[in-house]
This record gives sequence, structure tokens and C-alpha cells, in this order.
Amino acid sequence: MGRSPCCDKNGVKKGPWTAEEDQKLIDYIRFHGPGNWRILPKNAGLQRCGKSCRLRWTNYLRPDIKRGRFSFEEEETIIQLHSVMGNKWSAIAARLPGRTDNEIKNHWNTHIRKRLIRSGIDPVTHSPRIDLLDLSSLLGALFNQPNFSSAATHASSLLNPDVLRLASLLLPLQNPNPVYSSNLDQNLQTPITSSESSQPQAESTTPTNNETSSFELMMNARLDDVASADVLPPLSESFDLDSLMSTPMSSPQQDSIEAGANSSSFFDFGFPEDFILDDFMF
DNA sequence: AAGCCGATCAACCGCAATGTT
DNA sequence: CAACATTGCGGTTGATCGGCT
Repeated sequence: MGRSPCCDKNGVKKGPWTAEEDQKLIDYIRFHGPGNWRILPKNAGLQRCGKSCRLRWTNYLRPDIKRGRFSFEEEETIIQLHSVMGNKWSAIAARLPGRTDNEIKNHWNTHIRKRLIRSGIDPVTHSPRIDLLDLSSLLGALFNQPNFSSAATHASSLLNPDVLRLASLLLPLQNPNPVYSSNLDQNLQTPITSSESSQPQAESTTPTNNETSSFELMMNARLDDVASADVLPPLSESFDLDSLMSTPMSSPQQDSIEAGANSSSFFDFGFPEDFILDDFMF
């Protein structure tokens, strides 16, 4: 059993195509059409497998391919389509005349993806991403304000209640301690085993999937600790710590489709008119 | 000038889906 | 309906190039 190889490995050339090979393929398809890709190279006098010929034709030699840089409009279209379709490059390419799936995929991975990350957008979910480290810095600054009560009032109208409650878990509201927030960054990266207490560990190692980060343990512990606090509204039922704890490299595309693109409400917030953002910046 | 390194993209690989016998 | 063949697709690799030291 087993799959038959797409081509006989012996005597079949691989690697970059020469101009001569390209011309042979173009000439053959012009006169005969691609037909059966498996027998095409033999008929066209090419020492290539059919698969290689098909790829060369569809990704490079086809006359309707548009070469050159992607326009801004094309990039925006790709981003929009990707937010709905995910990595369905062929489906995206079908909506971009003259562009191949391979070209779009490459452009996404080398340009658009990086641009989105730089802009604070998760390229997988297309949702704004506030990195936990940034969050700790922001909240640390917030809760170390001299006029903390005023800041907290502003914050309660500024942030999603779930974020604010999260802050209450991360930072001791009763007794603000600058050292605590300065250690937080380190804590976020320090895994400890469940047998250990919620005491932050000094050394920083890379967490693994099987380890529980101190941050997570701390979160769980403090959820209980502050359960009776009435400073902040309770976490909504839809709040999902796991979604905050990680941004998956790949996510079920169906989820994003059903949830709708850019539908994350976790970080939804608006600025009150009298709010001065600079007051909260370092 | 030479070596290193990151970015880019053509091409390959393996698997899934679809078509054919 | 099963077995096999073909095509399509997405992830990955590796050659090449340009910038930097």
C-alpha cells in the first residue's frame, strides 16, 4: 500500500527553474493546455515532476499573475479576509485577482503579520493584544498614583470591569507597595509547581505547558482572597482567564468566524471626557 | 573585502480532498 | 464501494540578496 510518489525521484530535476525550462512549460501549455500534470513533463520534454510543473505554472508562469508590490488596498483586503477565513490562502487568493495563494501567504508571513504585531494586533485573532507585561506596567503606574482613589475612579470608567478586577488581584489595593509591582514582571515569567506557595520565586525560567506559572497560581489564590472585596464588580461569567494567559499561535478558525472578527470585548474601553491619559504615564 | 545575519520568496513536502476506475 | 490517481492546499525549507559590522 502507501501513496505512490508524485514522481520518480530518479532523473527528476529539483530546485530553481531555468529560463529554458520555463519556456518549454509555457510553450507546451499554450498549445496543449496543462491536461494531466503527471504526464505533462514527459510530453513537454522537462526533467521535472508534474507537481513541480503545476506549481511553477500556477505560482509564477501563469499569464494573469500580477507581479510586484502589494498595494495598500490589497493588504487591507488580505487582513479583512484573513480575519474571517484564517489561513485559507487559496480562498483569499480567489478574491484577489492576479495574486496567488503562495504569494499572499509569503506576504502575510513576512510583512503583514509583523506589521500587525507591531501595531498591537494579534495576527491570529485580529484582536488588540495587551501583553501581560504591558498590563502590569500600566496597572503598576495606575495604582502607585499619589491620588490613587481618583485614579481608581477614572480607571473604573476607563477599563473593562474584568480588567480592573484582574488588577485588584495583581496589585494589593489595601496596601500599595511599589516593590510588588516592580517584581510583577518577573513573577509573570516564573513557573512554580503547585506544591509551592504563591510566594514569588526569584529565578526566572521559561514556563512549559505542563507547569503552572506563578502568575496563574497567584491569580487563583487571590481570586479567593479578594472574593469578598466589594471595591470592584464581580468577574463576568464570560471572563476566561485562559484566554488572557495565552495567545495561541493557531486557533480554531471556526471560532473566530462564529465570534466575529475583532469581537473581543475584553479590552473594550472608552475615555471619559475629563480623563487625562498623561496622568497615568511614566 | 569578508563574514554574518535577517528578510524575502520560490520551491518542496506531506497530507487531505476529490475524481476516476 | 474500495482502491488508486490526481489535484489542491498549507506549512516549511533553503537559496539568494542586501545591509551591517
